[in-house]
Formats: sequence, C-alpha cells, structure tokens
Amino acid sequence: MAASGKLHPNPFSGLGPDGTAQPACFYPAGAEIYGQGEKVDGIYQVEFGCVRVYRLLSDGRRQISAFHMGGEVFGFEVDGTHHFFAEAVSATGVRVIKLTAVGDASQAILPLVLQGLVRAQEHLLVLGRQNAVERVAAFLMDMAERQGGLEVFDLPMSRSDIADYLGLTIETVSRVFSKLKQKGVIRLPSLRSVEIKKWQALQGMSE
Amino acid sequence: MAASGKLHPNPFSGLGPDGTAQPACFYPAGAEIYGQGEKVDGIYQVEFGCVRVYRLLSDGRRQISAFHMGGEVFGFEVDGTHHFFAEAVSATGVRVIKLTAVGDASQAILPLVLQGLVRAQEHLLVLGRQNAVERVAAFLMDMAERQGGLEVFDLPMSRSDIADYLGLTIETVSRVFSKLKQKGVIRLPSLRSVEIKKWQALQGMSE
DNA sequence: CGGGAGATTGAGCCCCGTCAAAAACAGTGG
DNA sequence: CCACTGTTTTTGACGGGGCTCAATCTCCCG
Repeated sequence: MAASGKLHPNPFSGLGPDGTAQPACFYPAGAEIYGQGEKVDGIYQVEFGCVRVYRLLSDGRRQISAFHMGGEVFGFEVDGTHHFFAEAVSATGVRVIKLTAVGDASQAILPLVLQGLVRAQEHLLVLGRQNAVERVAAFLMDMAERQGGLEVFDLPMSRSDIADYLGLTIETVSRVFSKLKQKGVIRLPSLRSVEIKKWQALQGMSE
Repeated sequence: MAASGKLHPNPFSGLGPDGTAQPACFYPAGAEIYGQGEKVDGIYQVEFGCVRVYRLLSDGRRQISAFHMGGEVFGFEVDGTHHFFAEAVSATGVRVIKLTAVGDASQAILPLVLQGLVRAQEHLLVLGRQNAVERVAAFLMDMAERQGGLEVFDLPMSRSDIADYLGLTIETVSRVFSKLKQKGVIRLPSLRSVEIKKWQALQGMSE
C-alpha cells in the first residue's frame, strides 16, 4: 500500500550542524524500528503512520508505553542503549535524526523529552487509578485530539495493542467498546475507526 | 526534629551563570512544596528526606507518579505551570535551582529529565502488567537500591503513599507485606523499615 | 467458497477493592 | 510510667470487576 501522508513540519529543519536530519525510512506494518539492547544512533520522528514503543516481561506480558503519531519524536535513551522495542503499527515513515555528539541539539529536544515525560505521567494516572471504562474513554479522547479533534478518526492499532497500552485484555477492551456503542456514546463505522457521538459523556467517564 | 542528613553532591554546583543554586529550604512532613496550577520558578533537588509527586482525580483518587530521595531532581514542567502536587513525605530539605531563562542549563538537566522519563516508563510496566505481589516486590527492590543496596532500609512513606504509588489499596499493600513476612522473604523491624531476607525470591516475584 | 487472523460474546472464577473491626503505634498529659 | 486518645496498620468477610477459557462471529484475501 502506498503511504501518501503529507510530511509534518520538522522542528529540526533549522538546527544547523547540531542535529542532522536523514531521509525518511519506510516501515511496513509490524516492522521493528529498533529493539531492546540495540545501540542508539539518533532519535526518530514519525512522518506518517503510527509507532508503538513497548517492553516485555519474561513471561510475555507486554506493556506499550506510548503510541507515536505524525510529527512526534521518540527514541530518547539514557545510556546509549535502547531499553524498549519500537515497531510500526501501520505502514509508517520515520525520519532518523542523528545526534553527532553528546548534548547535541539538547536545547531543541528538551521540550520534546518533557512532553514525553508529561504523557507518561498522565498515563500513570490512568493505569494506576482508573477502571476499564475510564481507561478506554481516556484513550479514545486522546486519539481523537491527536487527529485534530475530529469526531470521526482512525484507530491504526489492533485491539491487542490497545489492551497492552491500557493494561487490560483484548476481551475487556472489546466489551467496553460494545458497551459504549450500545449506550450511543460512540459508533464503530469499521473495526479501525471510531465516531464519538457524545463527547460529553466520554469526558464524564474519565474523571 | 533536627534534620541531620548529610548533603548530597550537587550536580549544579559547577554550572556557572546558567543555574543559580539557592540555599536549601526545609519542609516538615506533609508540607506542600508546590501545587497544581502554581507558576514554575525553577527545579528542585532533594537534599535529604523524601518527596512525593502526585495528581488527583476529581473524586479524590490519588496517583503518586514518583518518590524523590536524596540527590534527585524533580519539578520539570512543560509550560511554566505545575501540573502536579509535590509534598514532603518526611522532614525534607530541598534546594531550589532557578532557571533564569528558557534553555538555561538544559545541557545539564537533559540527562536528569531522561532519567525521570525512564523511571516513569518503568513504572508504567509495573502498573499496567503486574499484580499486587509483583508491584510490592518491585517497589521494595527499588527502594533498597536507592538506599545503597542495603538489606535493611527505611520506608519514609506511609502505607497509604505506597498504595497510591503502586495503584493498590492500603489493605492490599498490608496483606502483601504480611504474606512476604510470613514466607520469610522480608522482615519488618518496625513499621517504617524493611529487611530483605531473600533477595532472590523477591526478584523472582517481579519478573 | 474456504481458510485464517482478529474481534466479539458468553460463562465461570479469582484477585483485589470495599466495608468493618481489631490491633499496633504515636502523641499528650498526668 | 501509665492512662487516654486519635491515627495508622493489620486482619477478616464479602462482593464485584476484570481475567481466563472457550465458542462464535466478522472481515479479509486467496
């Protein structure tokens, strides 16, 4: 399938010699972008598509710590080695930004790292203190906002991905979807798209 | 009570004009260091004691996103406003580091922010995919490591704080403590201290 | 039409939350 | 040192939300 997303503005385009932008790489759905233990050779910016970043427990349990969509930057690491896996959720274009020396472009990437930290802390609240309905509601609103606040939007990821992001099982995710649909809060035009009919009701669920 | 902790090395001591270190402030147990919505006027470094950083849901549910102990830096924010509460868990000394302009000392604080991000992502795995015993085991090992890896160490925080950090209830935390004690994995010399008797067993529980 | 992966739905169970009571602890004053 | 009080922790009984296991359904893509 041809990936025809338009490119997002690159905040690094004016960096000068600090961050060196590379041509975008294409990854088909499911392709690994980097793996646990690999050496870090830069940070990544999503051009189009969607990326999941996750860790595994030894028994196979998976926790997706974040999805990254167009324009977002990911792949920060602390000691030169990746501690997570990153894979394309759907057909995805990723631009690699080489950091040629320690501290390169840190002025520019600090706010991006901070944003990632805020997102992670936000998600801690969801995983630590919200029930299944609240988690799914928060997820749907987050996805809608990141796609421009439209009431109809795509879900690039499978139920399994959603479950591993929300700390639930696919069955529970599916049941919550069905319940929200039945209540008229959402509509599911297809498996991978959602229409929010009652935004207000959704908000009330994730407080 | 006199706070007699020795001061930890300050990574900002050699910053020059970028970060301006202030004299340490003292906070008694329970005192608020900053609150949600307050303006940011710097970042904070723990001199001694322990700090909890948390958010609240509208119905009062609380999620502690991190505890910060001696030497650690916290209070990073993205838009000039605090989105969390920070309170002293026990009698605590905190040094405020004023950042006089955007980007100040970012070279120095980037690794600290990255470390916070790694910690948060690590904790996402715990909250999303581990059961009560695994959560408590991970917590105990983390606390032990942060106090030098001793087999006997202090718990500055209450059961309620531990519960709100691990996404559990105080009853469940207490029950897990009792079970671990009964199995001989830990000993509880007092309410606020722990001895790890079988480190290996603890590790096996949080995989 | 058939095959396979993903998604939905159902039945049963278990972990953990809730509610309640007892126990341990900390602080105060006598 | 002890008695008294309020807070924190522990322990118990019980119920429910979400997980497990399993069957069915839907959607692709040949």
